[in-house]
Amino acid sequence: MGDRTTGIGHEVLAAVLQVRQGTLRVLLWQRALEPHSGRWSLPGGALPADEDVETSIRRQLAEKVDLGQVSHVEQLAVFSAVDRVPGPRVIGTAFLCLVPSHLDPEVPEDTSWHPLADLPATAFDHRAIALRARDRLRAKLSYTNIGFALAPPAFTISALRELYSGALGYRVSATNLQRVLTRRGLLEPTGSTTKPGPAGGRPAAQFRFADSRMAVTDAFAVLKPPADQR
Amino acid sequence: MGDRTTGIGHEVLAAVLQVRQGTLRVLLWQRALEPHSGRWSLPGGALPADEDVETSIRRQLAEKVDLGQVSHVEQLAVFSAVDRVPGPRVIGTAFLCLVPSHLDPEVPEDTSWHPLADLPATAFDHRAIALRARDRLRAKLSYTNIGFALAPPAFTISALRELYSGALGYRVSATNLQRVLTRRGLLEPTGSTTKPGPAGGRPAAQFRFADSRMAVTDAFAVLKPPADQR
DNA sequence: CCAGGTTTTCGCCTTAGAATCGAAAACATG
DNA sequence: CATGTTTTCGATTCTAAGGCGAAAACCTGG
Repeated sequence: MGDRTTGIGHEVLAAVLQVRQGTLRVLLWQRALEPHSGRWSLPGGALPADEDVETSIRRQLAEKVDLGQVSHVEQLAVFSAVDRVPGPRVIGTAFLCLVPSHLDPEVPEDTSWHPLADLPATAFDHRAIALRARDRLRAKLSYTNIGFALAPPAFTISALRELYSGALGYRVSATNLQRVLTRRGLLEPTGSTTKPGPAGGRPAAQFRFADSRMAVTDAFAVLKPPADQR
Repeated sequence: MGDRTTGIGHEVLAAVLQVRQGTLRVLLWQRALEPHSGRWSLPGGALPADEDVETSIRRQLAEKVDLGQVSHVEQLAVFSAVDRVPGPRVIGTAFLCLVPSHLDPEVPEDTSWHPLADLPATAFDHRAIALRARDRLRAKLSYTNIGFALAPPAFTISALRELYSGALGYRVSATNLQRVLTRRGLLEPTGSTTKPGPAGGRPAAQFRFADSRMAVTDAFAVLKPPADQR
């Protein structure tokens, strides 16, 4: 503690996820330089001396990849295998970042969105990081309102259903989704409705998330405190 | 990435939790040197160049604090505020570690177990780390079998109930606890029973956890895939 | 204006899992 | 053997989610 620590580098990495065209995707850029030239990697970079990891990843995302509209950022895990990158040792702190589905942020030439179900050849341990981010998102979708970070400010139940289906990787019922979220008090109607598409159909009511802060809906899903202590 | 990263120190810290005398406690040692002399802090130390963070925290725990019997170790979070420790900057990776309740490991003179509900003056950001560890444990008790790491190899339902009550901070029903864990297939009877105490009573059956690997019992508690896709 | 098609919405019923309660079982002691 | 104590088990209630189908609200084409 008081001892001098060793000279290990530190970087921050972002797994930026978004549901695009019905599938969950991650933003990757293609490396131009060795090592691992041509492979795909997560955005991020070295941690400056005057920033904590969260400040740093937010700044680097906003600057480099032109994402002012990241709706959620949370720490994922530390990746610290000694040989995770060639050359001098670098420890990486990875983040899960989310972008609402209605945005199409401008990204540099050498970046693109890749489906998490079918990742290309990735550099270093970035594949494992991206998959870990996906798993975290999927788990949290069920017991938090993290869905707000994937959705536009207002949306129909059908649209929300597609988002959840895309992120989770399986069909979810619109009926049940609405009932579950409503019961939790997370969903509230905006009052307005959308016009039906060219094929007709009943106009859909618009909803929004009641509170756009991340909230754990049921911290203790199973062993709840007794009724009189709640 | 290829760039030289800055010379930031890195340490690993352990929040070692155990249920003792019915309450959840954390192992702290009292600092003898400045800064923060006299205050209580978490065990840990600098990360060597040739170890990943998990290997390092395991070794340091086993060596320094004489805990060969830590039953569970998992990454908690990175604490990276620039001024989290005085002097040269140090980033800390914190771990949640658990010790089964039947063990009383030998610990150095200047360490002792403190209830998380009533922590003494702590050094640096160690109080926040310890509380975060507590919260993580509590959340996981409800949707994983992490309880195995708090319990002896064999135990009665009453003993397990006390463990859960101590860790969660509220009374849980022995009946319900048994049924929930049994339904999940986590609990199996050993066959043997304990002798009643001096006050008499029916002898209690002994149980063990069916599988002592950490398992998430219901990853998606709420929005499950449809029955035919499970 | 009406028939047929499409999408959304709502209500009802079923299922799953957990909380609560109380009685019975199995021991001790005096 | 009566009484007290602790554990165990079953029955019932409660809460929340899943599944299904009908009704509502719009479209288009004849």
